[in-house]
Order: sequence, then C-alpha cells, then structure tokens
Amino acid sequence: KDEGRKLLSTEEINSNIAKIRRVFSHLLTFGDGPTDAIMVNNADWLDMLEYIPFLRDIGRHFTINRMLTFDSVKLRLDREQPMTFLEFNYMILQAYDFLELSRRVGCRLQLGGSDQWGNIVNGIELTRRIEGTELYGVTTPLITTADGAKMGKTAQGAVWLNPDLLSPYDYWQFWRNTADADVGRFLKLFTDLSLEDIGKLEMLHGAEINQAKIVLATEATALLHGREAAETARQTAETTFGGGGLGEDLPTISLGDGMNIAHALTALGFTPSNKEAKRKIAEGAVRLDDVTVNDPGLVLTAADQPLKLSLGKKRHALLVR
RNA sequence: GGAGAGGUGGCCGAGUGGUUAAAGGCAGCAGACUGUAAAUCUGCCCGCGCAAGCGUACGCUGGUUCGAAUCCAGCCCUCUCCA
Repeated sequence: KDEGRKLLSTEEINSNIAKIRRVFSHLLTFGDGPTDAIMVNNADWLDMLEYIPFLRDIGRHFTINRMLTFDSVKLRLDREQPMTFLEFNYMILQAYDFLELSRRVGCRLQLGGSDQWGNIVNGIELTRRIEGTELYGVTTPLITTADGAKMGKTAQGAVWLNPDLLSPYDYWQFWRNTADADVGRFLKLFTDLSLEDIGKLEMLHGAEINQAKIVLATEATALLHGREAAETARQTAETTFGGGGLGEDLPTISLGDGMNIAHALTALGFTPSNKEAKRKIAEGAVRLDDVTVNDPGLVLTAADQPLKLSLGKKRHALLVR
C-alpha cells in the first residue's frame, strides 16, 4: 500500500472487526483450544501507549536512515508524494504489535504479503533487541495474473470474501473466468487438491481446460462459502451457460408493477448508472430471454415464468414478480 | 518565514477567454472472433430523463466578462530549494 490510509472512527473499526471475524470464521476455528484461532485488537496496547515512554523505549531502536530505505517509504518519496509523520510511524507501530503479540500470546511467526516484509522484519528486529526473543516472518509474493495485473478484480469491482458484497455465485464466476495461463497456479494456491490431481488437470488443453476452471471455481468457492453453495453455483452456471436455461442461483430482481429495463440493470449492479445501461442497450449488449433488446425505454413486467435478463455474455439475472 | 513549481474526469496527462463534458494514454465495459480464456480489431466510457432537454465538473470562495478549467483577489493543500 503506497497511498495514505484513512483514519477510522471507533465505530467503523468495530464494524470492520466484526466483518473480518465473520469472514475468517469460515476458514478458522476461533476458541480457547490449543490450536484454535484468537483475534486480538492492537488497541489493547496502543491505546495506553504514552508518547514519551514510547519514544524512549521503542523509538530509540529505529533509525531514520534505515526507515528511509524501506520500499513503502522510498516509493512515496521518489514519486514526490506527501507522507505524513503519522504514516511514517506506521511501520514502527506494526513492529511494536509483533513485539506485544510475542509478549502476550507467544506469537513467533508473522505471515504477510511481500509488501509487509519491511514491517515484519522491523518487528523481528525490535523484539530481538528488547526481549532477545527470536521471531520469524514469512512473506508471500503478491499474486498477479499471467498478464501481470494484480489479482482481484471482477467485472463489478473487487473480489469480496463477504457474501453480502459478492455472492457465492459471483465468487464462483470470478474463478471460472480465470485465464488459461493461471489455472494451474491458482489451483495450487487456492484449493486443497493434491498436486497429483492438479497435475492431471494441468494436462488439459484447448477447450478442455474449461474443466479445470470449473474444478478451480468449485473448490475455491467451497473453501470460502461451503460445499453446498459451491455446488449450487456450479449447477447454476451449467444450466445458464450450457443449456441456455435458468439457474436458481442467479441474481434475482423483483419487478413489482413494472420496471424500466435500464433501471433494472442498474438495480442489479450490472451497470453503474441508467445512462450506462442505455448505452449498453444501444450497443446491443442487452438480451431478454436471449433476444436482443433495442428499446431503451422498455418497461419490464413480470410473467408467471421468470424471465432472464442478460448483459453481455456473462451476466444474467432472473426477473420475477 | 523566504523563493520557485503545482493542484484537471478512477489513474496518468494535454489544454491557458468562446465550436471544451474538456486531446491523448492506462484501467474498465460491450461487440466481433472464441472455449464464460488470451491476443487482436471495433465501439462506448459524468449524471438525471423514453425523449426534447436539464443538471453537475477542472483544489475552495469570491470577482472581471455577453462568455472562465483558462484572467484577477483571498484562502486551503502538495512538492523542491533556502532559513
């Protein structure tokens, strides 16, 4: 992260904590057992920190010379972007977090993306100096797609882990649309399949590689949202894309007494504005039950059978009463 | 505190009184081709409205002008050098 971070209010922070915990509760077990996960809040130690003692006890272990060499700082300075003292101190605070974690709960290893390397190393160094304890860090390279882009954007924005922000169906679709060149690597990174099984999937070429993508999507979705949600998403995709039918897991919108087609597209999140929705209609990208729509003023009314509204080839929704 | 440079649409970046909702690039979306892939080509890309039309927009606030992103004043913010 090389841009300034926002200061959040206590309410926002508490809300974020709850959401993060909810997402991770699918992947980890929180509790008191020996291998259970615990969630700590660094406000527990940062809030009571006093500035002068902090400078005296912690600040003396950091030299500006060294801090200036870290990429996160260097980048900002090289680009002549502003960096406040508050932000500059972030790495010290994170280093201190590691120290406190090792003191309080015996934490010895910190994992993070490679952009966290500097912060982690600072914590290791600080703890060694103060406590003489040996700590460890593991960083993983930031995952990029085969064409070099940072990973994690869907057609509609970010790949959220929270199902309220990105439905299991859309999450499945994200993985299903992985580029050929990434499939093998992503199977290894984002599923629990054995390397042997992945090896077999990697043998697939041409159109057959789509089988591997379906496995990737289903396994990755199962890890986050559960096996059942993953299967539903897979079946919905199969009927929608394979058979031209309707899948139950598609996003659904209720038309009420009738709704303008552009408004419906926007309400579904397919288009960011009504204006954009009309543009897409003019471009011939919008279909109703697979028939291209030409009238931007069309008012949709619900029939007994759900209708399928599509934008482009990939986004489909069900229209219901 | 002093001197200089600068703040333009998601990002980068042109524009220095009127035909400017603002060149160009990136990102994004769609169409064609395909395999719900990549690459390529094409179109679109502030919002509201069925439309006519309207509303917003070039750091902020005022002013000059028939007309301002462009000129003037004050303010805020950023960068560089000096103190």
